[in-house]
Amino acid sequence: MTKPTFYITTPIYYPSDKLHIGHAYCTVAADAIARYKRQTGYDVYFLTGSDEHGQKIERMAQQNGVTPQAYVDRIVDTFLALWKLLDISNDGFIRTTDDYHVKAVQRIFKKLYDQGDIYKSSYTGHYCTPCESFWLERQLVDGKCPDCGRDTELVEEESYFFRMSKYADRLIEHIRTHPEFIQPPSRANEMMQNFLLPGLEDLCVSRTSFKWGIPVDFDDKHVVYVWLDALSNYATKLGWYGDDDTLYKKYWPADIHLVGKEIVRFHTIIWPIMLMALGEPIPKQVFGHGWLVLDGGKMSKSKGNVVDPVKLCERYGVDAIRYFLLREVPFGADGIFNNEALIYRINSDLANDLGNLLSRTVSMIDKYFGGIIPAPAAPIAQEDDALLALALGLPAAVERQMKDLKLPDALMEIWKLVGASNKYIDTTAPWVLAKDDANKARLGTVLYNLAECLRFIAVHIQPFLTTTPKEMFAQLGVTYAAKQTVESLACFDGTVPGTAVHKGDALFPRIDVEKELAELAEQAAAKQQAAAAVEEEAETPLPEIEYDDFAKLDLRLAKVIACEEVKRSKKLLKLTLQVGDEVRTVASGIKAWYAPQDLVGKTVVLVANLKPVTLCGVESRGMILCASDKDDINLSAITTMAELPDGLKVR
RNA sequence: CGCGGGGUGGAGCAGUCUGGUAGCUCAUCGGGCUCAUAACCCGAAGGUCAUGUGGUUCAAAUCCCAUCCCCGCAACCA
Repeated sequence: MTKPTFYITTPIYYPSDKLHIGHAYCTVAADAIARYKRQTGYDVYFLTGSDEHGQKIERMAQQNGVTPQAYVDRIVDTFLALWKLLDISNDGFIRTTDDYHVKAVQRIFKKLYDQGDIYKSSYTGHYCTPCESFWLERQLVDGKCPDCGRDTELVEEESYFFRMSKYADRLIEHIRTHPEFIQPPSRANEMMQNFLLPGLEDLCVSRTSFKWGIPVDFDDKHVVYVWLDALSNYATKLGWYGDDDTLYKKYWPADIHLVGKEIVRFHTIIWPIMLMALGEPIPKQVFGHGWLVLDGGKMSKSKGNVVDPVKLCERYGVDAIRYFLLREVPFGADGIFNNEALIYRINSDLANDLGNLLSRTVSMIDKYFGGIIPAPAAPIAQEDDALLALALGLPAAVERQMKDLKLPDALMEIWKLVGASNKYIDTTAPWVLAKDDANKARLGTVLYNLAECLRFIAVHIQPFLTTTPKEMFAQLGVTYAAKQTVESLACFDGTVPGTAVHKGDALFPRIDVEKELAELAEQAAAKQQAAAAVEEEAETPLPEIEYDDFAKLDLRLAKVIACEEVKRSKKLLKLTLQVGDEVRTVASGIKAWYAPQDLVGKTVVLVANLKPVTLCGVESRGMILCASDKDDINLSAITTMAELPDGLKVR
């Protein structure tokens, strides 16, 4: 009998920098699912990889004085090292620079072009010659290139477009009739309301502004733009549009694309439409997982709080980190990452509950039976029934949670047996039984049951933790592979009496919370200082200017005569200013620091000859000067020491 | 009125669809035990379930309405 197949993917990550704990989370989750499916009888293919093209890589390589390929090679090596460290069991790793992928994408592009779903058109944009970049009107800063600040020119760029609109109705219908397609369901709502129902625009799928991409082979001015290239990976790795599509025939369509919530849109709209256009089945499910949010806000280098998974693994061990990631973030929602939560989790679940259970059980077998697992007496006492029932029901309980990808809930089910076993020790009190030889048989039964429960637990945690179950089997003397499978859990008799146990080190040493937190705080402070120092260095002084340059600024005193919030904006205040005879309106992003009434009557400094722009529907003519610290924690508008009439020139 | 999610004991969450004794984990306090990693087991305290002492109902955390606040996305810091 052939096994059913199961194909799961993670996103392919962008090698512009090292991966952080969020990437690790997604990949570990996919790994646990893949391992679980293998364990329960599926023929699994688990894919991850790297998305290596694009302008950003091209630039970073240039800055580092290496070729883009050399640049990504180096970073992709760190990806591979991290997945190895985290014991990720992926079956394939795709790089979008891989030869077969490049060829396949070119064939796909050509096919879509030939059948009329990709067409050539042009759009007008603002071109910055030195940067070789196109910008949309709204991306410009003061009408200038947002990157270098120089003038741009209005030009037409020709480009290839993908006719998304043609397939929108089919996709809407699919989403409506397949509620499982986008998970969790709130994401499906979001996609419908925000993108599908308002109407899809055709997607620009080629660029001429940079070279680091897959060339369009029939028009080599163009390279294929990110999504067509990146999304295809899930199928090209299996040989789709390649030389040998055996794997594709076997595994496609994917059972799950596990993705971050920020890219659900691309995976549930662009990718299915591409597949529809090519007449292929679309993935069965796209699951948008949540994020690990730091309680100090978002990760940022200047805060010195970037969470590096490698450091965490070194400090706490790979299984502890895997456990935390899988246990802490609820199904589809965001989870909070902080050191306290991590340490508490490790201590309570892993050290106190699981590790200690193994330790006390093995110790008692050592102490009361010379390290040899005793035979259980028949019949089993009534007080054992609940424990046995819980153990025997565990496979089904875990399956119930796993089928909905509720990894934390699956772990909780397993931990119910951990808890019940600890309680069982208390109820049966082996140390009391040991005092009287008449109770020897009962004592043996109790310890046998505990050893068997631990075997059940070890088997079940194999998809989630990787070294811990091996260590548990070793200590319990479970050497036969056949006793480490879910099939061996059909009866409560897999542990072989007469087997020697091997007391080992604590599975998870308990962490001294106070000491640990103090140490971490110290490290963080040092890191932050270092980051600040680097930042300061990096802040290069601006070049000297002529007085004439300064004289170009028309700075004026202005009196705020009215002020209100701008609707639809989180940041903007709309200021009405009296500047001599003139009244003008300025929008300023200072809502977070000032209430409108705080400003009315104040005299501020206005840059009067700044080119006007429209912000959130408000025409802003000029800007007012404010001073703020680096992270904009403190901000103050600049005002005058003495009362002076508005309209005066500032110089 | 842009779209979506959320506000439940000190912390993090479940319960809301399908109204009917408010539950879980951690932390706190008290007790038990001594096999074990100062771990384990039992018990207790602690919540008018954001607000309107709003509506429906015999009955509302749950359904309806209004308001406030938080977080994503979109727009955006001139």
